[in-house]
Amino acid sequence: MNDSRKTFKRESSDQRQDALIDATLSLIASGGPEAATVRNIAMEAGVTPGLIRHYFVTKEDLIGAAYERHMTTMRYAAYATVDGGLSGLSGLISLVKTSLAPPVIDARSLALWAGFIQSVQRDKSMQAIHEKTYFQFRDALQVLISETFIEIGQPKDKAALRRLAIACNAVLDGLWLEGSALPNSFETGELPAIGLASVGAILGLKLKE
Amino acid sequence: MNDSRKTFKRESSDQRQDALIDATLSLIASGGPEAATVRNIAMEAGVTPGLIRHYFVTKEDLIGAAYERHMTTMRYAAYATVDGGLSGLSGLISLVKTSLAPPVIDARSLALWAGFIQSVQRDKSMQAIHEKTYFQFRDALQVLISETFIEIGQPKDKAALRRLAIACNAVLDGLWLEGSALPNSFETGELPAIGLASVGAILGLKLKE
DNA sequence: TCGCTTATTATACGCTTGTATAATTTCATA
DNA sequence: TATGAAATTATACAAGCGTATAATAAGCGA
Repeated sequence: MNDSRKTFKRESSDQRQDALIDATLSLIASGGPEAATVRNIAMEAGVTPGLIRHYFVTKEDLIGAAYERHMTTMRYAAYATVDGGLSGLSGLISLVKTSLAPPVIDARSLALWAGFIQSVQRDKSMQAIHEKTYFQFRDALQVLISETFIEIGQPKDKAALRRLAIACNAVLDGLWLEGSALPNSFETGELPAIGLASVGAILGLKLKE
Repeated sequence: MNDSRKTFKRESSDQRQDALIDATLSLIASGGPEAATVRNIAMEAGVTPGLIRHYFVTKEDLIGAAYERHMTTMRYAAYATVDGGLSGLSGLISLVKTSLAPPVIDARSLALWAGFIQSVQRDKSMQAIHEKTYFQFRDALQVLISETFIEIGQPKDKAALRRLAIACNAVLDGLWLEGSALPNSFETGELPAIGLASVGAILGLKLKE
């Protein structure tokens, strides 16, 4: 009698959770948190709403899982270039250029990032993730800076390196923000150029492309 | 028969709008955009939900007004010491120091800002507000930078000033972000010191406290 | 091939949402 | 003190929300 019941394929728990998280991230990115309703998420993931509750006790749990994954994977994108084997000055240059161009600079990920930042205030586990990812990136940056000064025979002490890493990280964060929020207000290549010049000035070095 | 109808006092249009905006900001700061429902806002402001529609055509309009006011408040706070009559180098130093200390550095301000940013790319009017307030701040910064170079007899052309303003704005944004999100990770006075050193390095000047 | 587990769908429920509109109360003005 | 404009409250409504639970189908192991 009921011919129209949806056919489906059973998937592994991991695959389905990933698909639901993907759908959630996509919706928040393009429509903000309000767009991430259980029905929209389910439709985007190609399943029915009830399935969400089978994998996540509450919708908030799904949102939290989505933020967590976005934050941990987004940082990787930025220093993927460094993992490629570059170190010191060449690694630093590569990191700056990568951080300030697509796909890291991305209007869609701005809403995700802002949503995460706000959830940090209320959710202790999110705060832990925030600290972890922030320091991971800043420490990696500090290593590159340290290596750079060793390369040119002018090693710096830890306190100085800390200050420089905080400053350079701020430049990258700030430029990323400006570029992602107002992508049409900057010419192609302008942000990487400004980033290289600024980081170079802060470190007292010439950073050329 | 209906004894329980709420008594009220007629207020000026400005006062009521301010109260509604205050309530909106308070709710977004503590509970995110989702917490800013018309009923919550009305309760927080001590009125009934219908009144919101009397002052704002749509809820989005109220959110937009709240966004604009928050950004204006932050800009005034950052420029509080500059507006006293400072210009050029002394204004620049003052701006950096004020921007990177309380009350501009503030977890609540960050939460509010993040709450609004989430809807910037979805909502055109929010995007317009973002653009407007961003350029207000950056342009004022560019004026200070321009004055500084004129003071020392080395005026810069517009393209150079633009790049320097973008870079210095990024430093301030980034440090403000880091300080507001992780207040316990920086010693008192550390961020202003780093800010002065970094802005000074970018401009090729010595900025001392 | 048959059962059994469970992943998945389907349906229902109560609550909240934003908005529209009608009914009241306030207060300045005459 | 009476009048009228409009600020404010009250009520209603349809749509959408998250969640709970029952029914179904898929696919693995025997």
